[in-house]
Amino acid sequence: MNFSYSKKDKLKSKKDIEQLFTEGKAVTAFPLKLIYLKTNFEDGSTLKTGVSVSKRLHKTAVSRNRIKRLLREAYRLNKPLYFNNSSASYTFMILYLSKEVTTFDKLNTNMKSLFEKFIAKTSQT
RNA sequence: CAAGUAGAUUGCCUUAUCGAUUCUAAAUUUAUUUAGGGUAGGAAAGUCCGAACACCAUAGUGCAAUCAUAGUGGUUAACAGCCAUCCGCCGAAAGGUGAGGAAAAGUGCAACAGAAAGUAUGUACAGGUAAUGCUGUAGUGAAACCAGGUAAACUCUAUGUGGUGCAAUGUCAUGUAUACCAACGCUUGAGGGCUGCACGCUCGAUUGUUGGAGGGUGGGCAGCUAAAGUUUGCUAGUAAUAGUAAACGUAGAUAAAUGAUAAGGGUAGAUUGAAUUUGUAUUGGGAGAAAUCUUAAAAUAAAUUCAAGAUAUACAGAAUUCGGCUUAUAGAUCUACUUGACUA
Repeated sequence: MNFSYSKKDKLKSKKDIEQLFTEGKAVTAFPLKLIYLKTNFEDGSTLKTGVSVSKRLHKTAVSRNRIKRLLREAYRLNKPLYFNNSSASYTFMILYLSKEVTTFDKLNTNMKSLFEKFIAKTSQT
């Protein structure tokens, strides 16, 4: 696995998203929240990930876009460090909960702590 | 040079690394790789007007209702836009601004003052009558009765107006239900449609209305970006705009691409330092009877130049497409004009 984040790795199907929100479990590491669900994909990809920022917290489209881009970037760069060896396949949805507009450095460290928490939790059960 | 008025342009750049999306070409392993190219705005925003386009409805007549527009002329595919101009108001001017049709068709409203702002008639004086605010004058007020104001009140006049919006719509795949239960109705017309009403027309048992219970879809492709197109020149016109020639070929995502990081630079810049010029008052020297003039020193204020420089670098993200309007916007640049001052 490499640093790429192409169309195949994105969570796009409405069905999958609805299923994720109704059946999925959550891990929070403020200001990020990860909702995950174990799924098998027909096209052979292991992870499908979406990113979301609430319209209530960030009113202008510019700031929402900015945060989503940072989230995608942080996910893209950290993904191979944590999930390269895992064989299980998941759908992810990463939510941004804070009202502040962050920088990339902060978000990067947040993302790392989020994934550590997630791995700790899944390896326990 | 100062103060102002109107309008136009621009809306940070470069390099490196890692990515996203789309187009073209090649290769094969047919969904991947390689190479090359494109990839957000002046408002993409608000969704306020006007259209294109699509579907639905539509034999028709009359009346009503709703909404919009409102000096005059022009312009445009169209408009509530734009241009020109008349009139009113504001400004010293350049300019700005106007919801600028109708008040003798009717209804309503009118601060203060006043008895009363119209189913009213008080006070004083005068006149008059069988009798009475019956008549006149005074007083209040912008206005006191066959009068006026107000239509950013109803209203009237003229003109126009079918509805829904790309989540339209078509198509492929999956699925399929005119299923099931209850009540009412069935050619002697239940019930529906034609914008609200009336007339009139029309569909109508091959399955109506109401309620219950239950199932499915929400995925792909097309629509989708070449267009009332952009830039420049010339011609016509006061102008909006029109005609013509040349060049250009300009995002297409769908839980939402157009980015992230690092380094360097640009622009603005509170402030600090240095230099120069000018002004101010002080002190010392010189000239002079004095007023004053001149020169030097350090101080202070302003302007210009150079250097350093914290910090700032806006508003804002396409979603079918155009024409407008409205609102947001750090900083920079340019043009025309008005008034005032100074110099030649």
